[in-house]
Amino acid sequence: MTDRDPAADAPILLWFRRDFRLADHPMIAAAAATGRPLVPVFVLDPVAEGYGAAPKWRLEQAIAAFATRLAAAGSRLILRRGGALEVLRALAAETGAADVWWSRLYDPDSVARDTAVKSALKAAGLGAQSFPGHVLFEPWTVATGQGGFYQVYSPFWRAVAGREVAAPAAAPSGLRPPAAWPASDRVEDWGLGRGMRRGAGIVAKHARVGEAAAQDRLDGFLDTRLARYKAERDFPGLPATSGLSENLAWGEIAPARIWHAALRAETGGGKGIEHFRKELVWRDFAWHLIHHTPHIATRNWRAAWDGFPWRQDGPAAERWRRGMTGEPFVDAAMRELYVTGTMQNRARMIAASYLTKHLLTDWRVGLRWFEDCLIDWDPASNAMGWQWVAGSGPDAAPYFRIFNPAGQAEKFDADGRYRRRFIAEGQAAPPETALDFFRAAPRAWGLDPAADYPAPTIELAQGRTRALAAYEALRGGPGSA
DNA sequence: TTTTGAGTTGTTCGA
DNA sequence: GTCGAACAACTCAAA
Repeated sequence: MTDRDPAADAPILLWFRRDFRLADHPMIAAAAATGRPLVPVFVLDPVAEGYGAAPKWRLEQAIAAFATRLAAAGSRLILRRGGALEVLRALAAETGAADVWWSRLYDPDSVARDTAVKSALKAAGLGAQSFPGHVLFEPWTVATGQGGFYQVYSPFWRAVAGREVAAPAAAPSGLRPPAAWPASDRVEDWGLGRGMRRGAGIVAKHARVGEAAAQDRLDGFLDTRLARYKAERDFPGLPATSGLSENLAWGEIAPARIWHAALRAETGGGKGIEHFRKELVWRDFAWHLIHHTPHIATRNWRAAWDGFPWRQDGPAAERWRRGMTGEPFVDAAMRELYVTGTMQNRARMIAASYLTKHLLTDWRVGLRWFEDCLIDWDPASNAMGWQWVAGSGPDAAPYFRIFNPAGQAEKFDADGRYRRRFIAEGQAAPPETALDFFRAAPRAWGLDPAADYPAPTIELAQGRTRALAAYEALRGGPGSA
């Protein structure tokens, strides 16, 4: 397997990062096939330490569930904290491991780390090997006719829609343990949930953690909702989506498994039945983009936008974060985010459009908040989504596409079900989800469910006009504003 | 190299 | 109420 002759019976370190599953895992399948002892390890390194509050909390759940899963397979998950390279080298020395294997990630932080780790391990005489599995299609295997990368989704989809995806591999029945287990930290001692001042117990009610839960979600979705997915996915009040983003983000289910299961379920389905798979491929597209243009995570993807007069963080953005803009659809979305750690897809667009267009706020302000709140946080999708809404990104919405939250509410939440679910004010008997927001909100926010619902931050037509004027000025070129 | 068709998710206005 | 046009070109990807 390695490019040098490995010690035939030396352990392999399996370095897990965002791939907490045993099934459909190319690295694990290859490792199990060697017959060698395997030492699964997670390193709480600076990249993971830099996650937002909700992702860190969710990471703790993923680690705990995966450790249990490994234990059932006769193995363990060794936990260590520190620089990835230092930890891996130390563990190799302790266990006599000759190789370190991992699944590839493609975001700039991970790539920088993994590149350095790989070359240093090799220089130290260890084998270092990375595997696919995080995405359906390795980013460099999807190319335009000219050999470039895709910057528009539809041609990307057409390029991959008919491809063969390697069939999922079953989880190995067991993982061979090493002669002696190295010491491990306890995940509770890491305090990964400490940043969740909103009350982890509230978000926990909505999380579905681990491989088995992910599979249940997939089964339930295919049984009852796939057929209606295209029609109903736009209505945030309906349970129309799969909810799998949370599990995909942490690798608790393989995209290849979803792809194959959906493909099977599409047989005999009507027009638009492939729409779910199309959405799954959006996730691949985001990783494709972040691989080819890493600056998507931090800078305007189109440099022409560098002159746009974004407003920076301030009181208006703070109201947005707190779900107190006075715009019910936006506030419902922001409260859903805070209480559940996720947000329905259309709600994400509306909340993001409101921040970047009506409030003219830098998309990075929103990106950071989502990064702090989403238990399905994914660096690639988050960056692509924000830049798409702002207009600065690939295949972006045209500047004049400004969502009207009131109009959207009429269209997609006509009965007000979604707004009532998350906005307590004005309801005689608000649902738990709406009250949970007030239980979760920091005392410092000074919120009271009995208080009047806030007045709008900005009149919608005025916000729209102001945004159009700003975009018009940008189009006129730098200096013309 | 040039041409051609197309491009996730919207809103408003006037007929 | 419903419908089509305008909004603005521009870039991308393939032929």
